[in-house]
Amino acid sequence: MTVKTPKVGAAALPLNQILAGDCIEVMRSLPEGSVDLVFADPPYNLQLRGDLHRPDNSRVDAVNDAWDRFGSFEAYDRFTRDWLAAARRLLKPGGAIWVIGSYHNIFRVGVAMQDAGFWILNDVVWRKSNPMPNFRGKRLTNAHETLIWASKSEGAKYTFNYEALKALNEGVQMRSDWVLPICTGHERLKTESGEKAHPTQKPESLLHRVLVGSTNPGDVVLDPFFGTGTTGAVARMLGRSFIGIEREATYRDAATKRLEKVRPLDRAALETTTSKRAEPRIPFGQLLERGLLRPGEMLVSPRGKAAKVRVDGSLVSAEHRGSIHQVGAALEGAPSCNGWTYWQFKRDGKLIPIDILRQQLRAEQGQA
Amino acid sequence: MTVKTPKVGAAALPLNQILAGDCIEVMRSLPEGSVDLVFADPPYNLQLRGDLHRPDNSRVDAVNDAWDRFGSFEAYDRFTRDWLAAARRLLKPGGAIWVIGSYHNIFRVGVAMQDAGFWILNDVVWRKSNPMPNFRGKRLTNAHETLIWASKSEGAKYTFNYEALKALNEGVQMRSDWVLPICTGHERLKTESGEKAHPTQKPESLLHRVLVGSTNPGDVVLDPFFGTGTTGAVARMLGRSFIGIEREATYRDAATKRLEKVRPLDRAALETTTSKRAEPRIPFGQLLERGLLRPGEMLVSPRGKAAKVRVDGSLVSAEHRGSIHQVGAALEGAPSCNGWTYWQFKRDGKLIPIDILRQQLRAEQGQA
DNA sequence: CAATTGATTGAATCTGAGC
DNA sequence: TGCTCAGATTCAATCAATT
Repeated sequence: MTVKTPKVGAAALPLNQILAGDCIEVMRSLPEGSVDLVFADPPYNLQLRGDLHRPDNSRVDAVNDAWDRFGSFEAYDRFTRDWLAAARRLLKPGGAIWVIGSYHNIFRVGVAMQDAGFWILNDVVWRKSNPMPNFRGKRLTNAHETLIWASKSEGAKYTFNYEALKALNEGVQMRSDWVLPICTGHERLKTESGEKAHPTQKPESLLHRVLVGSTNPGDVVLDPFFGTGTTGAVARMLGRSFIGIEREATYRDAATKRLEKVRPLDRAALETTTSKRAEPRIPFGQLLERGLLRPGEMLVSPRGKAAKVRVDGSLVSAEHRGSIHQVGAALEGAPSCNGWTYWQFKRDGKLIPIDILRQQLRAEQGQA
Repeated sequence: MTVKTPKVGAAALPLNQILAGDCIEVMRSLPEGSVDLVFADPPYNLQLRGDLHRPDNSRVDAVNDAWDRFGSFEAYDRFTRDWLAAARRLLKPGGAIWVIGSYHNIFRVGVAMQDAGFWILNDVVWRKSNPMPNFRGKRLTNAHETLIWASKSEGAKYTFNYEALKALNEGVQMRSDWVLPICTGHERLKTESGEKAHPTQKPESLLHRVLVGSTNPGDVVLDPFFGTGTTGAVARMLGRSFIGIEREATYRDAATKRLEKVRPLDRAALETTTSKRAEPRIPFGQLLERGLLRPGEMLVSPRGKAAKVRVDGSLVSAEHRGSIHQVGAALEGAPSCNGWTYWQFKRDGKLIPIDILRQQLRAEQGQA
């Protein structure tokens, strides 16, 4: 794990490094379309409490002055638009971004993302199981933070490991609200004097879920507000590469030490439950070519309707002809139909789903 | 309960009425500084494309009403700024506003609120206990909506019934995430032909919590997007006055009928409708995210069979793969198996049931 | 009548490979 | 780029129907 000051215009990707400097400048120096995921935990120092400063650092006297408040929001918006644009440039066409924030900044971030062309996929609520209480009893306990997950643009591809997240959630699809504790205990980095090394260190459990769900092993994850390196630590553990950018030397030092201790998981542990979509496609006709079904044989629908298999793998029923999917959909009057799970064939007097035969072929071809 | 077309410039407050017309125009006709609370459920600007079907091929009855269609983000922003400005004018200096939305619009609403001078007090997450799933498995289940609670301006007073909400929450401070079911069953208003009277009727439990927490008996609550009148019904039940504004005659008619039937509920009934909380279910995968188990680690069955843990919380044994329950059942040749009590892990040479780890997490999350 | 099974439904930005 | 078409995909609740 090394800290580098990147050369402007460098073409090679500085993988698994912490880059020193302002994230906007550094991102502008990196090659376009080179990153699979951006995870960002931007600052939200709006400075609206107490002294208020304009972008030029002059002090604002009237805290209630609407124009000055707008001025301050405007500065934050400009900063947000700039780093988002630089990050978006770095994303591959099929890349995605996660940004985390609280009600102080997340609305401004969300608008900037939409205006920049990002396409929101979900907003996710990190529901803290152990938040700090509201000591004065003046408001609700601020018990959550919000993450926005977006693809690079409308209609763009993105990585979503649906089955892996479903497995993480004991077999039911993962929801947009995640219950996770805040970062405490031995996971929380401390300085030598025992103070917290970073004021808002995120829990590794949060990054685990983000990276398992929206990246694959070997992917490149960029964190422009690297802090003490939670993103890097989890990325490294999960066999992903990372690029961290951090302005503060003390955070970089803490992150560097932390990353040296991370042990990457072995490949077997990294494998996740895959979806059927990822499995090789088997044309229905192959069942005939391989002799698993005979041309002329009858298939039966769940409602007992029959169709005859022809040599080219098409079906003919009394009223319809076409693929196993088309005839199934026509018989059901449905917009679509998965013929594989719809049709059955007869063996020894029993009805067996044709999908069994597809699984046989897949198993054989998997060995080869 | 009457429906009136308000006179422009009318000085008297039309309490407990549903006003017909465009909410911006109507609000401009009402007297300045006259309302204690605004609750607004504006159009979400969903931007749905084609039809969506469930896996069983039934069609999802989506929101496709004209009132939810805007030409662009700019058009939506303009609409938002206009109704927010009109609403803010109506608020007393110590008044407050709640706005509910989803990721499609809530960021734009939040920015417009901040820019208009509202001071955000909390964002609140309505975690739906029974949301509609993501049928295509392409994203996370959209399981929550977001509410923004704001005072009229920075430093302004606002009503917050801390103790009442604490009592509603079984004696602990109310948090910013509320678990409540969506509006179904007999609470859901139907047309004579049995269709839903309004596509997005909000549950009374949600309004109950809002009004108990941020208004006092006798307060005036304005809802500029009244719909079928959930805000009015709960306000009436709780001894608050309301002003509803609604453009669509069919919604006004349904709301009028509904409001005629409202009787104040006894307190016990209210408590039960609002204190529904989900049992904390701990997915096995959370043990990995939390670092209590390490991906790649081996679990051991009572008979000494081993299985390896993967990053997504699934298990792999010599012959089986799946959840802790599935692999346990397969190894035992049993129809089902409680993996929590079946599997053990090794620490310091000793075998420990994984259920110990679940109890640890339950204890942490039970604090909430 | 109790218990079980089956149908219905909800603010949803919901496909993708191959030609 | 657009078109065609294979084929993958759901959770909790409420009701109705059946055993």
